[in-house]
Amino acid sequence: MEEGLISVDKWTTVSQVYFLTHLHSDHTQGLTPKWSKGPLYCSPITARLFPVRFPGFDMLLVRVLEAGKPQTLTLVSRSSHSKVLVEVTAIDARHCPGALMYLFRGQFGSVLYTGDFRWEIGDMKAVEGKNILLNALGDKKLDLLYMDNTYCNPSFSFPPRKVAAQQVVDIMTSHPHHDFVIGVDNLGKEDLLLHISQMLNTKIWVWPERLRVMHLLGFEDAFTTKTCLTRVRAVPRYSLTFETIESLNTVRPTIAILPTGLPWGKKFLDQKSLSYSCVSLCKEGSDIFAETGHSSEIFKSPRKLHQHMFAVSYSEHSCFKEIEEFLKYVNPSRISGIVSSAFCCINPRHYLDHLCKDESDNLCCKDSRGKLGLSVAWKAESVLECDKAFGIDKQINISGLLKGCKLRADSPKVLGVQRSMISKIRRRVRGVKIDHNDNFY
DNA sequence: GCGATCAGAT
DNA sequence: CACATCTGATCGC
Repeated sequence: MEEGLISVDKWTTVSQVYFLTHLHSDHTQGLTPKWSKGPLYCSPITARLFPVRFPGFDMLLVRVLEAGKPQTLTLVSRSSHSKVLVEVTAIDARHCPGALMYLFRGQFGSVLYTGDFRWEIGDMKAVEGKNILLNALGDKKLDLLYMDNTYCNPSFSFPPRKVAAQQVVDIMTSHPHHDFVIGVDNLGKEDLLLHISQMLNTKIWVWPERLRVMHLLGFEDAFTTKTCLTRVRAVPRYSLTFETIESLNTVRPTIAILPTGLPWGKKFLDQKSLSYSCVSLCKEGSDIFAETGHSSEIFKSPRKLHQHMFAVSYSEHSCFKEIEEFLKYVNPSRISGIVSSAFCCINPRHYLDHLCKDESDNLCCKDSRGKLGLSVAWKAESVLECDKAFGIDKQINISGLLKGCKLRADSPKVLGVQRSMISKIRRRVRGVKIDHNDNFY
């Protein structure tokens, strides 16, 4: 497809139409109340929440797309001035409220941009999404997949959100005299809070802005801004630190809960491996949770991060198995990760470079746009090497994942690259201007 | 001084 | 080693 027609979660470049997957801030960088570069497509829920995030935004620019209802857009080629027909189909991404994936089809072929997504195995809404996707594709293959690769590493395995939500409730019922604070973002994890509210038959405190969001989402009854009504409070995630929880405990016994797919607190990690020192911390907390009967694997159980703080693997991103399953379904010709982080596209040699320094330079180089990245597609051998590097004992066959696929590793990663450089690049790789001149390896 | 962007933090 | 977010510094007007 030619340049300048479609942008997804990318707001600073010139395009004819723009697509927003969801309202998390890392997908709206460059989008402001005064933004007016062109029509903006999003889900009905995103459109409803839009004025909260961008007060005064010209809502005439916003076009609502319903999941599963394909729409044909007529764009104009900037070079030949001829019409370019693009069919777009939105699919529920099962991430936060209103999150969509977009499938684009046209003469250029078919391109799917997942945005952030969690397709749990057995989740009927995800099955529905798969059917929409496969129906739209017909007998054509998917040419290019831009995929949420946040947890695209076999190290990550977490339970369905329902199970994780129950783990949180279990922590609460086993501490009947404690207050609780749960770290959440401006959007997302509502189902967790609703589950807690129902199981404990209590309202949940949220901050005023968040209450507005809850009301716009249709959750009228479960939330309150009156502290006296409840011992369960949802607080901004960034506000939860060891310091704040310790300080809360000088007033009354309080337990903090971090719902996250991520492994940390960073101070608990063994620097050299993802098979962490966290194991020992789990043991400390595991007695309490033995009765949950869930897997003892690290990510499947609550982890005690601190005397008064637990992390529970409630994730709005797909874990590795789910990504694997997803890839089997869509069977793309090419893949490009949309998240650059050490866990997903990590250079398999990150933890092995002391063993192969002489070769390491070959693996990290600039691509044609000057971005740092791996210029070689992962081969099955290097994936297996990655397993070893991560200390994974089980033979997980992920080489099949890459069969027929070339994975472009956007990851800047390691091997002497400065951290500041990594964060710069991470910011840059979010969002995409759909463009066939993009280079894939 | 203001908004936009960036760096650095949790 | 940072899910998404905030704060504070800096830049351009």
